[in-house]
Amino acid sequence: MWPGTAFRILCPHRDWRKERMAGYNPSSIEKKWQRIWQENRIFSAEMQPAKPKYYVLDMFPYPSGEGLHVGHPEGYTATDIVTRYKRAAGFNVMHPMGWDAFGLPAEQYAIKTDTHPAVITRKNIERFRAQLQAIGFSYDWHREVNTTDPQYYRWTQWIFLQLYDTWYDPRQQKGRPIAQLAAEFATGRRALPPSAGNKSWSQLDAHQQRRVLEEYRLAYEIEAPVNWCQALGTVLANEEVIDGKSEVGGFPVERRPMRQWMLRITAYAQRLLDGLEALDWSESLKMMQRNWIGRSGGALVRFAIADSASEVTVFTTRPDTLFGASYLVLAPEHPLVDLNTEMNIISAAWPTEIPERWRSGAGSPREAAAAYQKNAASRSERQRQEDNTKTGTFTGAYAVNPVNNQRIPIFISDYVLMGYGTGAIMAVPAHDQRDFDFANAMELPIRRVVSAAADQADAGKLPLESPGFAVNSAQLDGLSTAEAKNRICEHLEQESLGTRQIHYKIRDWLFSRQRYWGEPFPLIHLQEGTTVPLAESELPLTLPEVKDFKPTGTMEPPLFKATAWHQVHVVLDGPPENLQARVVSAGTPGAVPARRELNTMPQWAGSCWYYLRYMDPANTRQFCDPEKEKYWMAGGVDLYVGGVEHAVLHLLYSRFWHKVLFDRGLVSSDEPFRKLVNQGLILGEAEYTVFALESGQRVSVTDIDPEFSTRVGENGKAEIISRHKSTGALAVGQACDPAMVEKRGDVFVLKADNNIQVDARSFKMSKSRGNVVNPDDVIAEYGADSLRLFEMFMGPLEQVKPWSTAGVEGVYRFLQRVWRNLLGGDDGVFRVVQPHGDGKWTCQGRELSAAEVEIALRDAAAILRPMHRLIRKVTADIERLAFNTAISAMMEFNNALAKLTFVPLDAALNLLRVLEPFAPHIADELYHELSGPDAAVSIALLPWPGFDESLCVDEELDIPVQINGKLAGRIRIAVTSDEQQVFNIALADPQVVNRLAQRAIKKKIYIKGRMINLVV
RNA sequence: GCCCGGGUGGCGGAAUGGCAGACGCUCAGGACUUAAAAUCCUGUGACCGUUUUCGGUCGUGCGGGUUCGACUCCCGCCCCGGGCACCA
Repeated sequence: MWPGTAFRILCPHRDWRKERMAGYNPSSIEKKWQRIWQENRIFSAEMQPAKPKYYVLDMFPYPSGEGLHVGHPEGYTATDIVTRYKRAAGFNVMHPMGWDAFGLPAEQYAIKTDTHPAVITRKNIERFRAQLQAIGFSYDWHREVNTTDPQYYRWTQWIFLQLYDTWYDPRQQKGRPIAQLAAEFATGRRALPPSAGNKSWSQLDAHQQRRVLEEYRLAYEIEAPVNWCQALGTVLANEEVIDGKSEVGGFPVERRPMRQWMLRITAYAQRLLDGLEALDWSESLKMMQRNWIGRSGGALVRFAIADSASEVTVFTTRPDTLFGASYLVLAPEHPLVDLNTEMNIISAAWPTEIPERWRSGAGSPREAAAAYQKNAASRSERQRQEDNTKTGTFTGAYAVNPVNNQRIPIFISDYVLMGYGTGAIMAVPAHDQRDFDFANAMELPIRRVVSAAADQADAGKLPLESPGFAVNSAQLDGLSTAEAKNRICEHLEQESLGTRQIHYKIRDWLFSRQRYWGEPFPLIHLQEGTTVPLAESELPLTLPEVKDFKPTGTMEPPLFKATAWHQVHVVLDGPPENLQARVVSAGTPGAVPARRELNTMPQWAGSCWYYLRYMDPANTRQFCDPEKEKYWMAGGVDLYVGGVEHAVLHLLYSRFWHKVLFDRGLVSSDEPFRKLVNQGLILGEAEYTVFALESGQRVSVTDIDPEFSTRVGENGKAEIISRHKSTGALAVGQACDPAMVEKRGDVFVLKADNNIQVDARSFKMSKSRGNVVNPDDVIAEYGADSLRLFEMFMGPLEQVKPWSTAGVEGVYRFLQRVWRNLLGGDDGVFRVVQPHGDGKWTCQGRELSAAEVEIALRDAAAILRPMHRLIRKVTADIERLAFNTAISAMMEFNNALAKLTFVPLDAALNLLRVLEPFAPHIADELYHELSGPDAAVSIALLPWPGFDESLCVDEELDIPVQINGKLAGRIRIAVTSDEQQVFNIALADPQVVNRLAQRAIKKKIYIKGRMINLVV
């Protein structure tokens, strides 16, 4: 095929790459510098109150068994560049790293291989750390944290106890100690909840008081339907369930009731929403959080049930359409239609004169409801959502529309969800697509109450969901939607028929898991049925060393099997609202038997606060020294970089915890992460895929179904498969050599047959596709500096971009050229020269001849301005995280150096100085080669170079002259020229004169130093 | 359906109202070499004319607008990526 390939195969022992790179050999220098940095603690940062701080944070990884992939170093390199730059620029920079090591994958692997998850975790962490260190990141490893270390999770448990001890006061809009709530109840300043009956605080016994307080704690226990995953043997948070399947593993998930710990994140919904405003985050990320919190403004409206004492409350965002509400719909799980309770409203018999369709073929409403509910329960959430056709059944009952006293039928339908609002809606078919569809299916009347035009009663096609003007709505007629909403809400509130209501979509956070590998809850269950927190002195509550950590197969968590661990005796002390348990031996006076909580915390717990522990990782008395917190967290983390997959989970949870800690006076800032950037996904190398039928006949990609799937082919490699559009025949895609492909118009086709269009795209890296790039391999072949450089050179940090091995070669060649420019290449000619003030220049100690000095002076003058421009460009680009253009600038500068005969020492050192954050090993090596014995231990210790703005512009410049906006010529002007002089030069230019062709100039435009435009 | 982001050479990308395509890859030609690799130099958006110097036209998804001047700003549309989605 290619001669080179053949030759390489014939001579397997000759490493051509090593031979050709003569001087630059990354593998021989990178380990050395990593060791020197480490030994000299170049990158450790201690608090220095007088010095400005800068806190750079990476989302710490989950140390999986797979090791790093090239996606990890992308964000880490970006933060490392900022870290090294900011440190050089005079900031006290903290840049820590740690491990988010609890969680399902390690445990699943542990079960499969019968190895303890702690062993697996330790091994994975060792591997990850070694991989990260091989890339030369400037982490302060003395601050390393590990969420599975008892000395770490002791404080996770401690923070959980703070949440348990906190209630949210809506009046002050902040979290407060639970004792203050008890005090307010005791003094009567705050009314007791309905669950207290009509008793006063002092009339309740201690047990009852505790029950009341539990309704307010931010951590609470509840029997609730949860997402149970049989395959994983655990429940999952809503966020961990995607399309009815577990996010980890893709196993089916079903709803089951279970006793669970919850965190009351809903109390902070408004604070979490408002806090977004001031954050320097991307708009799309803020939007994702806003959507997740899902605030909507509307009203609760009460509908009386006809011929009954009951009523039903609905939530609506369109109270202005109340006159058009022609029926109500309840979710199948709504308590008012629960046939097992007395209070259900379903009639025993069908009313007369109802459409046949409403009966759904059943003998009675109860029969119909029972059948419908059974069917709804058997369908998964996913099935219910996929099927948009409207079904339902009539309850036989009627409600009364409070504004016009109209009797309206009440239906049950699964298009209303019990989990949102009140689980009941007023249906306005004229102005809601779903209600419209249902009304059509059930032959219900549709009454317009909004018109798109103020002067027309029936403008706009139904269903009209957009705002307009009220019609057929009595006193609201003519009002705009916004005004009508206000007016009707006033009316409802006056008449006690309803209230304005802000509703949030966000649910409370399901905080327990039935797994072994997580933080144990610091909680004790007493035999009488109440729960008591452990005293702080009992922490950390460590996981029992068990042999059998597998799921029990039932809904009991694995810790159930650690009998000796969970069967304990405790003594209690403290006031009722602050009762605490200490574990004692069975014979201790006052000891009562009790059981530990068997659930563990979810993986998100440890990552909710790790950024705080970094500031004081070894503190045994506090989760973090307040002085250190105040210093490092002033204004929040200065730069936080991580994947967008954490947009709503980790980032919302940790903001929530942070706000609670802030309310309790434990941290000084209200928001943890001031500036946040998501790095874009790195895809596999671009591929061309050509499809062929089983007969071998090639088919154009336009002729097959665009929904591809993959399978493992006979050769064990992943193949893309699809179906032929017209015949349905199997079409198999195979990678084809780029040389076989050419571009025709907007598409790629085979050179051999232009009728066959091929698929051109990059795929997400995956094992099955076999396109995963391992950073270790890249380092082995090109070195860590090239890996770092290419990760940044590919394109903007936040963008999705495909990997390219040829691109790595490109940056590798750049580093080789830098090496050769500064130390000489194959020719061995050393070109760096140094002036000595007395007109003498030396090159490696040798004094230059007069003729050479002349050349050196000319070279120094030629490179001076580009050097200042380089420093300015790299500085500005790092500040705006535009690393790809900073690297381009360095390449340009290096190309300019290559054209010189002699390289002035300061130009060389300044290049190395700005290169250091990007490619620190080669920078340090070359710096030491050029600097001699007086050199600093590391180039990283040198200050960031400054630049002179006046030396960033050339004395003369070429500017274009346009005529009517079209290029007509270019002229050379002095940078000092004024407008008149510039026009004189332009109008004297023969090319311009020629193009003007004696036309009269109507207008002359000069943009200083940029261009001229002559309008004729 | 709704909400964000994006669309520029063969490819990754640069330019945020002022010379479109910096820088890198790819490819082609040349130098060095017995030869190849590496390295260095030159060229590389499309089309047209001269076919050498050089000159011209078009060109940033499509259509319109604002402006002396638009990849950039405004209006409408198409396509791609991401998020949300029976959320009342």
